[in-house]
Amino acid sequence: MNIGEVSERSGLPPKTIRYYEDINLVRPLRSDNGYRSFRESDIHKLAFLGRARALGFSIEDCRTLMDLYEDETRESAQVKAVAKEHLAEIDNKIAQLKSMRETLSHLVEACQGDHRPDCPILKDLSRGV
Amino acid sequence: MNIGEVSERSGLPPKTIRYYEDINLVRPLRSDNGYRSFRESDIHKLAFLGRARALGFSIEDCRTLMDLYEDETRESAQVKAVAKEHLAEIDNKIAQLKSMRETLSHLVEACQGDHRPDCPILKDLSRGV
DNA sequence: ATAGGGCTTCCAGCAACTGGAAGCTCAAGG
DNA sequence: CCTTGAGCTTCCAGTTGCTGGAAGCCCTAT
Repeated sequence: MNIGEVSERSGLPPKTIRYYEDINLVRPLRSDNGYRSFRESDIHKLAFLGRARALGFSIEDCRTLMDLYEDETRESAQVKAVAKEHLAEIDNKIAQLKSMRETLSHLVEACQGDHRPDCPILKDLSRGV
Repeated sequence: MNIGEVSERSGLPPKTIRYYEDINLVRPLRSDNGYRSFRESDIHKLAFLGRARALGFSIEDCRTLMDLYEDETRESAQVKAVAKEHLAEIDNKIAQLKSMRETLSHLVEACQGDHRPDCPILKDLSRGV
Protein backbone atom coordinates (compact mmCIF):
# COMPACT_ATOMS: atom_id res chain seq x y z
CA MET A 1 0.00 0.00 0.00
CA ASN A 2 1.32 3.42 -0.91
CA ILE A 3 1.72 6.31 1.43
CA GLY A 4 -1.34 8.22 0.24
CA GLU A 5 -3.76 5.49 1.15
CA VAL A 6 -1.94 4.85 4.41
CA SER A 7 -2.26 8.52 5.19
CA GLU A 8 -6.02 8.36 4.76
CA ARG A 9 -6.43 5.18 6.71
CA SER A 10 -4.18 6.20 9.59
CA GLY A 11 -5.22 9.82 9.68
CA LEU A 12 -1.61 10.97 9.59
CA PRO A 13 -0.24 13.28 6.89
CA PRO A 14 2.25 11.70 4.47
CA LYS A 15 4.95 14.06 5.72
CA THR A 16 4.43 12.81 9.24
CA ILE A 17 4.56 9.19 8.15
CA ARG A 18 7.84 9.79 6.33
CA TYR A 19 9.14 11.53 9.40
CA TYR A 20 8.15 8.58 11.55
CA GLU A 21 10.08 6.35 9.23
CA ASP A 22 13.08 8.68 9.45
CA ILE A 23 13.15 8.29 13.20
CA ASN A 24 12.50 4.56 12.97
CA LEU A 25 9.04 4.45 14.45
CA VAL A 26 7.86 2.49 11.42
CA ARG A 27 9.83 0.53 8.86
CA PRO A 28 7.76 0.09 5.72
CA LEU A 29 9.09 -2.08 2.92
CA ARG A 30 10.02 -0.66 -0.47
CA SER A 31 8.56 -1.53 -3.84
CA ASP A 32 10.75 -1.96 -6.90
CA ASN A 33 9.97 1.58 -7.98
CA GLY A 34 11.30 2.96 -4.72
CA TYR A 35 7.88 3.70 -3.27
CA ARG A 36 7.23 2.85 0.36
CA SER A 37 5.12 -0.26 0.69
CA PHE A 38 3.12 -0.47 3.90
CA ARG A 39 1.73 -3.62 5.46
CA GLU A 40 -1.38 -3.76 7.59
CA SER A 41 0.85 -3.96 10.63
CA ASP A 42 2.44 -0.65 9.66
CA ILE A 43 -0.94 1.01 9.47
CA HIS A 44 -1.81 -0.45 12.82
CA LYS A 45 1.37 0.98 14.26
CA LEU A 46 0.76 4.37 12.74
CA ALA A 47 -2.75 4.53 14.12
CA PHE A 48 -1.37 3.54 17.51
CA LEU A 49 1.15 6.36 17.28
CA GLY A 50 -1.51 8.81 16.20
CA ARG A 51 -3.63 8.02 19.22
CA ALA A 52 -0.70 8.17 21.61
CA ARG A 53 0.30 11.54 20.17
CA ALA A 54 -3.30 12.71 20.50
CA LEU A 55 -3.04 11.93 24.20
CA GLY A 56 -0.02 14.20 24.28
CA PHE A 57 2.68 11.57 24.68
CA SER A 58 6.06 12.68 23.41
CA ILE A 59 7.61 10.87 20.49
CA GLU A 60 10.01 9.15 22.86
CA ASP A 61 7.13 8.06 25.06
CA CYS A 62 5.41 6.77 21.96
CA ARG A 63 8.49 4.77 21.09
CA THR A 64 8.53 3.31 24.58
CA LEU A 65 4.83 2.50 24.45
CA MET A 66 5.20 0.85 21.05
CA ASP A 67 8.09 -1.21 22.34
CA LEU A 68 6.05 -2.28 25.34
CA TYR A 69 3.10 -3.04 23.11
CA GLU A 70 5.21 -5.38 21.04
CA ASP A 71 6.91 -6.94 24.01
CA GLU A 72 4.85 -9.90 25.16
CA THR A 73 6.80 -10.05 28.40
CA ARG A 74 6.00 -6.47 29.41
CA GLU A 75 4.53 -5.74 32.80
CA SER A 76 1.55 -3.42 32.84
CA ALA A 77 3.31 -1.54 35.64
CA GLN A 78 5.80 -0.29 33.05
CA VAL A 79 3.06 1.11 30.87
CA LYS A 80 1.28 2.60 33.83
CA ALA A 81 4.45 4.31 34.99
CA VAL A 82 4.90 6.04 31.65
CA ALA A 83 1.27 7.09 31.58
CA LYS A 84 1.28 8.34 35.14
CA GLU A 85 4.33 10.45 34.54
CA HIS A 86 2.75 11.95 31.48
CA LEU A 87 -0.42 12.58 33.43
CA ALA A 88 1.58 14.46 36.01
CA GLU A 89 3.10 16.61 33.27
CA ILE A 90 -0.33 17.36 31.91
CA ASP A 91 -1.46 18.38 35.36
CA ASN A 92 1.51 20.68 35.67
CA LYS A 93 0.76 22.30 32.36
CA ILE A 94 -2.88 22.74 33.24
CA ALA A 95 -1.95 24.33 36.56
CA GLN A 96 0.47 26.67 34.86
CA LEU A 97 -2.05 27.69 32.23
CA LYS A 98 -4.73 28.20 34.82
CA SER A 99 -2.47 30.49 36.76
CA MET A 100 -1.73 32.50 33.63
CA ARG A 101 -5.40 32.55 32.82
CA GLU A 102 -6.19 33.80 36.28
CA THR A 103 -3.82 36.73 36.11
CA LEU A 104 -4.58 37.57 32.53
CA SER A 105 -8.34 37.49 32.85
CA HIS A 106 -8.21 39.92 35.77
CA LEU A 107 -6.09 42.26 33.73
CA VAL A 108 -8.33 42.00 30.71
CA GLU A 109 -11.38 42.73 32.81
CA ALA A 110 -9.69 45.72 34.36
CA CYS A 111 -8.86 47.22 30.98
CA GLN A 112 -11.39 49.63 29.58
CA GLY A 113 -10.48 48.79 26.02
CA ASP A 114 -11.32 52.23 24.71
CA HIS A 115 -9.51 54.93 22.77
CA ARG A 116 -7.50 56.16 25.73
CA PRO A 117 -3.93 55.03 26.33
CA ASP A 118 -4.28 54.13 30.02
CA CYS A 119 -4.10 50.39 30.39
CA PRO A 120 -3.83 48.21 33.50
CA ILE A 121 -2.36 45.41 31.41
CA LEU A 122 0.65 47.47 30.35
CA LYS A 123 0.82 48.93 33.82
CA ASP A 124 1.13 45.49 35.32
CA LEU A 125 3.72 44.32 32.80
CA SER A 126 5.84 47.37 33.45
CA ARG A 127 5.50 47.36 37.22
CA GLY A 128 8.59 48.22 39.29
CA VAL A 129 11.90 46.84 38.12
CA MET B 1 25.91 47.60 33.23
CA ASN B 2 27.14 44.23 32.00
CA ILE B 3 24.98 41.32 31.02
CA GLY B 4 25.60 39.33 34.19
CA GLU B 5 24.16 41.94 36.47
CA VAL B 6 21.32 42.60 34.07
CA SER B 7 20.57 38.91 34.11
CA GLU B 8 20.27 38.92 37.88
CA ARG B 9 18.21 42.06 37.99
CA SER B 10 15.85 41.10 35.20
CA GLY B 11 15.64 37.42 36.08
CA LEU B 12 16.45 36.43 32.49
CA PRO B 13 19.41 34.20 31.59
CA PRO B 14 22.22 35.93 29.69
CA LYS B 15 21.59 33.66 26.71
CA THR B 16 18.02 34.83 26.57
CA ILE B 17 19.04 38.47 26.80
CA ARG B 18 21.47 38.03 23.92
CA TYR B 19 18.77 36.31 21.97
CA TYR B 20 16.39 39.19 22.63
CA GLU B 21 19.00 41.52 21.27
CA ASP B 22 19.41 39.31 18.20
CA ILE B 23 15.75 39.66 17.42
CA ASN B 24 15.76 43.35 18.24
CA LEU B 25 13.63 43.30 21.35
CA VAL B 26 16.32 45.26 23.18
CA ARG B 27 19.16 47.34 21.81
CA PRO B 28 21.84 47.73 24.48
CA LEU B 29 24.81 49.98 23.82
CA ARG B 30 28.33 48.66 23.51
CA SER B 31 31.34 49.52 25.64
CA ASP B 32 34.75 50.04 24.09
CA ASN B 33 35.72 46.50 24.98
CA GLY B 34 32.81 45.14 22.97
CA TYR B 35 30.74 44.24 26.01
CA ARG B 36 27.05 45.02 25.95
CA SER B 37 26.24 48.04 28.07
CA PHE B 38 22.70 48.12 29.41
CA ARG B 39 20.84 51.19 30.57
CA GLU B 40 18.14 51.19 33.22
CA SER B 41 15.58 51.43 30.46
CA ASP B 42 16.92 48.20 28.97
CA ILE B 43 16.48 46.41 32.25
CA HIS B 44 13.00 47.80 32.49
CA LYS B 45 12.24 46.46 29.04
CA LEU B 46 13.69 43.07 29.81
CA ALA B 47 11.66 42.76 32.98
CA PHE B 48 8.59 43.74 30.99
CA LEU B 49 9.37 41.05 28.47
CA GLY B 50 9.98 38.51 31.19
CA ARG B 51 6.58 39.18 32.71
CA ALA B 52 4.82 39.09 29.37
CA ARG B 53 6.50 35.79 28.55
CA ALA B 54 5.52 34.47 31.98
CA LEU B 55 1.93 35.18 31.03
CA GLY B 56 2.49 33.03 27.97
CA PHE B 57 2.54 35.76 25.33
CA SER B 58 4.48 34.82 22.24
CA ILE B 59 7.59 36.75 21.34
CA GLU B 60 5.68 38.51 18.59
CA ASP B 61 2.93 39.45 21.03
CA CYS B 62 5.62 40.71 23.37
CA ARG B 63 7.00 42.86 20.60
CA THR B 64 3.56 44.26 19.92
CA LEU B 65 2.95 44.91 23.61
CA MET B 66 6.32 46.63 23.97
CA ASP B 67 5.55 48.79 20.95
CA LEU B 68 2.19 49.73 22.42
CA TYR B 69 3.79 50.41 25.76
CA GLU B 70 6.17 52.86 24.17
CA ASP B 71 3.53 54.43 22.00
CA GLU B 72 1.94 57.30 23.90
CA THR B 73 -0.87 57.48 21.38
CA ARG B 74 -1.93 53.86 21.84
CA GLU B 75 -5.52 53.01 22.59
CA SER B 76 -6.07 50.57 25.43
CA ALA B 77 -8.42 48.69 23.10
CA GLN B 78 -5.37 47.58 21.10
CA VAL B 79 -3.74 46.12 24.16
CA LYS B 80 -6.93 44.51 25.30
CA ALA B 81 -7.42 42.88 21.90
CA VAL B 82 -4.01 41.24 22.04
CA ALA B 83 -4.62 40.06 25.58
CA LYS B 84 -8.07 38.71 24.83
CA GLU B 85 -6.85 36.75 21.89
CA HIS B 86 -4.11 35.25 23.98
CA LEU B 87 -6.60 34.46 26.71
CA ALA B 88 -8.69 32.58 24.19
CA GLU B 89 -5.66 30.56 23.14
CA ILE B 90 -4.95 29.72 26.75
CA ASP B 91 -8.52 28.57 27.16
CA ASN B 92 -8.17 26.36 24.12
CA LYS B 93 -5.02 24.79 25.44
CA ILE B 94 -6.57 24.20 28.82
CA ALA B 95 -9.58 22.56 27.23
CA GLN B 96 -7.37 20.33 25.11
CA LEU B 97 -5.23 19.31 28.05
CA LYS B 98 -8.27 18.63 30.18
CA SER B 99 -9.67 16.36 27.53
CA MET B 100 -6.37 14.46 27.36
CA ARG B 101 -6.27 14.33 31.12
CA GLU B 102 -9.78 12.95 31.21
CA THR B 103 -9.05 10.09 28.85
CA LEU B 104 -5.65 9.34 30.25
CA SER B 105 -6.68 9.31 33.88
CA HIS B 106 -9.42 6.81 33.15
CA LEU B 107 -6.93 4.57 31.41
CA VAL B 108 -4.40 4.88 34.20
CA GLU B 109 -7.02 4.00 36.77
CA ALA B 110 -8.10 1.01 34.76
CA CYS B 111 -4.58 -0.35 34.54
CA GLN B 112 -3.61 -2.78 37.26
CA GLY B 113 0.02 -1.78 37.09
CA ASP B 114 1.29 -5.20 38.10
CA HIS B 115 3.66 -7.79 36.65
CA ARG B 116 1.19 -9.06 34.08
CA PRO B 117 1.25 -7.86 30.47
CA ASP B 118 -2.46 -7.10 30.12
CA CYS B 119 -2.95 -3.39 29.95
CA PRO B 120 -6.03 -1.30 29.13
CA ILE B 121 -3.81 1.59 28.13
CA LEU B 122 -2.13 -0.33 25.36
CA LYS B 123 -5.43 -1.92 24.49
CA ASP B 124 -6.96 1.47 23.96
CA LEU B 125 -4.07 2.81 21.93
CA SER B 126 -4.18 -0.21 19.67
CA ARG B 127 -7.93 -0.34 19.28
CA GLY B 128 -9.38 -1.18 15.85
CA VAL B 129 -7.56 0.22 12.84
C1' DA C 1 3.82 12.46 -26.49
C1' DT C 2 2.28 14.82 -22.87
C1' DA C 3 -0.11 16.12 -18.88
C1' DG C 4 -1.36 15.20 -14.26
C1' DG C 5 -0.94 13.32 -9.96
C1' DG C 6 1.63 10.68 -6.72
C1' DC C 7 5.82 9.42 -5.18
C1' DT C 8 10.93 10.26 -3.95
C1' DT C 9 14.82 12.96 -1.52
C1' DC C 10 16.82 16.82 0.62
C1' DC C 11 17.04 21.32 2.64
C1' DA C 12 15.03 25.01 5.35
C1' DG C 13 12.19 26.84 8.75
C1' DC C 14 9.00 27.25 12.70
C1' DA C 15 9.39 28.90 18.56
C1' DA C 16 12.20 30.24 21.88
C1' DC C 17 15.69 29.32 23.50
C1' DT C 18 20.01 26.39 25.31
C1' DG C 19 24.62 24.23 25.16
C1' DG C 20 29.15 24.32 23.82
C1' DA C 21 33.47 25.75 21.57
C1' DA C 22 36.96 29.14 20.66
C1' DG C 23 38.68 33.20 21.97
C1' DC C 24 38.99 38.13 23.98
C1' DT C 25 38.94 41.15 28.47
C1' DC C 26 39.55 42.27 32.99
C1' DA C 27 40.71 42.17 37.95
C1' DA C 28 43.32 39.97 41.51
C1' DG C 29 47.20 37.33 43.43
C1' DG C 30 52.05 35.75 43.57
C1' DC D 1 54.93 40.97 35.02
C1' DC D 2 52.57 36.82 34.50
C1' DT D 3 49.10 33.82 35.31
C1' DT D 4 44.67 32.33 36.57
C1' DG D 5 39.90 32.40 36.45
C1' DA D 6 35.66 34.61 35.80
C1' DG D 7 33.02 37.01 32.61
C1' DC D 8 32.27 38.50 28.21
C1' DT D 9 32.17 37.86 22.94
C1' DT D 10 30.58 35.29 18.53
C1' DC D 11 29.00 31.48 16.02
C1' DC D 12 27.16 26.94 15.24
C1' DA D 13 24.30 23.17 16.49
C1' DG D 14 20.57 21.02 18.80
C1' DT D 15 16.04 20.81 20.95
C1' DT D 16 10.43 19.04 19.48
C1' DG D 17 7.58 17.47 15.92
C1' DC D 18 6.69 18.31 12.26
C1' DT D 19 5.69 21.29 7.67
C1' DG D 20 6.69 23.60 3.20
C1' DG D 21 8.95 23.69 -0.93
C1' DA D 22 12.06 22.48 -4.75
C1' DA D 23 13.74 19.22 -8.06
C1' DG D 24 12.93 15.17 -10.11
C1' DC D 25 11.30 10.19 -10.92
C1' DC D 26 7.07 7.04 -11.79
C1' DC D 27 2.74 5.76 -13.54
C1' DT D 28 -1.61 6.15 -15.89
C1' DA D 29 -4.68 8.20 -19.11
C1' DT D 30 -5.54 10.66 -23.16
